[in-house]
Amino acid sequence: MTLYEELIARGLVAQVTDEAHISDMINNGKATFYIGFDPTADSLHVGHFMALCLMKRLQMAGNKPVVLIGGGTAMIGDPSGRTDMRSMMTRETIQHNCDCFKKQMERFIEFGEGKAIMVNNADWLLDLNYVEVLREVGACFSVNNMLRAECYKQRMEKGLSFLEFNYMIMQSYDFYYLYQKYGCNMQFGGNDQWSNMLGGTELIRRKLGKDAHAMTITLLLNSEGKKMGKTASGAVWLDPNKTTPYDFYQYWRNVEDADVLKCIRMLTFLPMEQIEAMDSWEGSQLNTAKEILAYELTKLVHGEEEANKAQASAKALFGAGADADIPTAEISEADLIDGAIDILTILVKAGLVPSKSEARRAVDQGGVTVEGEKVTDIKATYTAETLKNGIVVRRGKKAFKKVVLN
RNA sequence: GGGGGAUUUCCCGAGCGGCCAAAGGGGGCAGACUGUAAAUCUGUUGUCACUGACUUCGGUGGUCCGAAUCCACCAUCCCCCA
Repeated sequence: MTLYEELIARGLVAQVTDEAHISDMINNGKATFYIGFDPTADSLHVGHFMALCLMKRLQMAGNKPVVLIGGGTAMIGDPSGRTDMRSMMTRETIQHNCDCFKKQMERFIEFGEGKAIMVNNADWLLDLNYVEVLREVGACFSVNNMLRAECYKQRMEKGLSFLEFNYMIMQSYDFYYLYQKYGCNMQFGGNDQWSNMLGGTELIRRKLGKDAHAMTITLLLNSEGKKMGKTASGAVWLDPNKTTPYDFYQYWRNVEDADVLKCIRMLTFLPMEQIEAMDSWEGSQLNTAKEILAYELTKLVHGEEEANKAQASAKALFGAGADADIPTAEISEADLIDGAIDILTILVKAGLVPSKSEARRAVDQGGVTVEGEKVTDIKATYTAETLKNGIVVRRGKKAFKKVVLN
């Protein structure tokens, strides 16, 4: 199976400019391709992870990745897929985010001589001269066409600032620049980037009379059509300080039945034969598939050791098993009153609930368990003696901590 | 430049000068049922010293015994005309 066939089989390919040409290029390691990342936060999230995986696959086949950090385009803000304007970020924030991105990416992609390179479009975009750009580049764009682009349509009703309208032009300029400087002949991106990417190939054709290519990756949507990798409290981050490996594991462990196989196909590096074998699984057997998905992804992102820990914790909580690797929360002597501490305070200190009121509710509703015993009294207290060895406090089915007196 | 409208608790969205911590829906959380799934049903959803108190309705002042509700100014957004 060729690389391109595999990408298709995994359901990763959404749109391409020239299928025959592209498959030939990437199968034979002839592509120098770039993917842009907008440094809008200080950590990558699951959406970026898809792109990183794709980069890795292509790099393994001998193609050369160019990671483009959008330090310059972030000054503008991409309107695609948004109904409101992004808040403007300061230069300092953007720079900080760029640095964080780089660190995380180094885990996945090999950088260095003859390997992947990383560039920041702030290096060339920020020094552009307005009038020159208008004459050089602006002349190549038709406003009529731009307004027809899908990415702007949603914004036509809500309002679109001129600033954001220019995002497409900047992104196109990136491609044009990279083509000339690094011989970058292909761009990859999320499917929501399609029109921005075509802007680039079009610009290269007009200015240089050369063909460049674009391919988009299917967005990872769940069965309800919402983007995956989002929870009520925000994105699922790759940074272990923002989303713990255990929470990361649990996110995938809890995906809906309808989405497991799709996720395994698109996000893991398991061989296709193995995935096809799972395709026929159904009912509670899918539970095993979820375990595989969660384990594989946690391993990719946080390493094997963390994956094992997360899996052990999950087993300890939901089935019988050693409780060695339960996430721990520490309580200090200062938190004790008369050598004891009440359950509400414990819940808050352990980070299992955000406030005492919520803690009270959780207990009232019978959702709190200490060492396997349901807590019924909101005034229940625990002595220093008990806490020394640690107690397992659980809120609801999935949130739990081992609380130890430090 | 002129005219009109909006800003409510996580989101959408009701809200009479006192009965508003604020309807309803969504989402979240908890319980039952389950497979750590989905669907369904129930409860809950500002904070705290929790049968009571305190802080919220874009911002700042004001009127009033009393304001999310009235007035003034400021900020932001939207619409129409130019």
